[in-house]
Amino acid sequence: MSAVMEGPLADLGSWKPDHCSLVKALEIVGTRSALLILREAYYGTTRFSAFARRIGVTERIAAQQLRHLTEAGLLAKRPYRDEGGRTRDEYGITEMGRDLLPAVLGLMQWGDKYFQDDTPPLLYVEHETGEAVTVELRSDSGHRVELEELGVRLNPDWRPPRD
Amino acid sequence: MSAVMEGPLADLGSWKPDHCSLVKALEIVGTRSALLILREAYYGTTRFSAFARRIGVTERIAAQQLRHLTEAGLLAKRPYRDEGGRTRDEYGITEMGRDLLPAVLGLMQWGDKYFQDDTPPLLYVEHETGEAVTVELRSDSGHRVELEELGVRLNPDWRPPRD
DNA sequence: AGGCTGACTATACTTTTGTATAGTCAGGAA
DNA sequence: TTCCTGACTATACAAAAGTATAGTCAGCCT
Repeated sequence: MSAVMEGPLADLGSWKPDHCSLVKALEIVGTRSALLILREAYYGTTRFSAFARRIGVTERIAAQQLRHLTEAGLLAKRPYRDEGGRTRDEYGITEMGRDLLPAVLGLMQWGDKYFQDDTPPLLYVEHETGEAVTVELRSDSGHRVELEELGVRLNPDWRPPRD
Repeated sequence: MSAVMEGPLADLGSWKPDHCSLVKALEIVGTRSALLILREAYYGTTRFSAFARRIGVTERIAAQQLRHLTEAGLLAKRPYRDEGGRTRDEYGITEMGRDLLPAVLGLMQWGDKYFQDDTPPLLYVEHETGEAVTVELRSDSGHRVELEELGVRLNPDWRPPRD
């Protein structure tokens, strides 16, 4: 069982997944530390040393990834200052970073199910109602979609990039 | 802006994300090649050489990751035989592998938006209707949930593992 | 002026992930 | 019995991601 490969995509031998968005995404967030930094940003962590301490990574890696994610646009630096201290920079999540939440939470929920016996340490809920939150595939009209119902087709509007 | 950290979780300085499901998930699928193999499995690729060729990775890496993902339970080997050939093994996706689809498609859609100018080479639709499919956070009653509405709380049923 | 604090950088090393190229191996077909 | 094919393995190496430890540096407070 797999997705429904439509039209010429059905013959897997006849094409190769070039210009794949997954590949491009992984170039930015394809490492452990990048995704853990995002998790922390979702939790509300903003400061350099908190990132390093909470994800358990050396300051070198934290600095590297924070720079990398900031340059890529997932995080944004902004000045802060707490009383009796100098002005410094902290890191806040941007819309681009926020848009990765489904992917990150999808990984978490998968881990919850298969490595925590469905009893993970943390629960993700709708804050207002307390209802459990899940990451799902939905069609535009709101219908849930399973792998076997998912169609993959060529985008007629796609044009090869000039680079 | 971030998720709503409930109760004692609000003070990020007072706890560390131990036993995190994301960390456990990344131990299995935290590499480029693992996620690309999953993509291919969703597309319907089943054979060793097709995996290697289509994701553009050496046979060594393909063999390594196929073994790894099979041992972890995301893929399952099964015999096949096409006419005039001997019996060999191919790899099919399991329920465990299928359950990662939201995470993988979430990464793809993020790539579509930010690196393809919203005009990616492939479209993901509900096959029956042709409607676009998106990966979303939903509460049990079907309400869409944004980052700011997401509550994170301690699971009262959680017990530390004995290992 | 000197110390403190948080955000980094420098140097050196290890591990993991990946490439490149060649070879093995099972077993049905000719 | 020898060939062919698809699924691997062997060896050697390169590059990326991460560890460990120590040091720098800006600027506010005393």
